[in-house]
Amino acid sequence: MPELPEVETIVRALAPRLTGQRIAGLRFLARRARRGRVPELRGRQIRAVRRYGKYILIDLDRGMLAVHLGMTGRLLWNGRPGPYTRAVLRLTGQDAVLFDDPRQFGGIRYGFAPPAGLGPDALEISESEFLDRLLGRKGRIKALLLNQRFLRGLGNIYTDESLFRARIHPRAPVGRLSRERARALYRAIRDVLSEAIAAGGSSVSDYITPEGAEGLFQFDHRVYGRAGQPCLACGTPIRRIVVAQRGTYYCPRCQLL
DNA sequence: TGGAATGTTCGGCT
DNA sequence: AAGCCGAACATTCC
Repeated sequence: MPELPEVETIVRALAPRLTGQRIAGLRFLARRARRGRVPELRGRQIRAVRRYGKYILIDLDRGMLAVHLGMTGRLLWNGRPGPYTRAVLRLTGQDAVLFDDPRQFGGIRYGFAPPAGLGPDALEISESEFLDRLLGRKGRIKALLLNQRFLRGLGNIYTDESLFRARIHPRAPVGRLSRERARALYRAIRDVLSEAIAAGGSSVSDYITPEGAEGLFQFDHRVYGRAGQPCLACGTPIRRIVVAQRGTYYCPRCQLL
């Protein structure tokens, strides 16, 4: 569910509330939610909350928590615990952050560095680095953009939206992209992600902000979830296919192979 | 009822 | 070796 814009929105909401606070306890209500060992955290101070790709990092005075929301995870500020509450981070005082996650694809781990092995952040990478990394890669462009070791932050929605804006077919072989197309893709990724953050993310099924608000970017989707509806650029019905084992939306006329 | 859903990871194959 | 595929994880909603 949450991709870079959703995670960024969550981080922006939580950072001012959590920074400087002390932890009263972190309790797991589902075994699966705890990934790896987590020491006793009572008394630790939260130094910062930041985004790392799709991860939410909570920097402590010693160590850090890395929260991944998987498909259906939510972080809720002072919410009421429910059947899908998998963890509760209590602060001294009465504030708490709930980790709700019906499907339990998400989880929380403790460590001293951000998760290893991920590529540059989709919003921080420079154009030249993006082009360099693309060079020599094989396979289909959509699979590459979804690969977090190549670039961190993009998921299914924003990959489709970026490819549409760059007029690139999701099945296009990376090696056959012209430099011009590759630059258009870089631009499209930046634009889509920035616009989505400004809109507070996309609420298509589960995503809400820590305060329970929905994002608005789903109303600006040009292809994602629009199968059969006319392309906003040319009127051709948007098509749904499967690429990299994910439902993929594109315009068969604007995005030629 | 089967299929699909915003994600990651692992094992096996080419 | 890189990339691809299917499966697994767990649950809800058509």
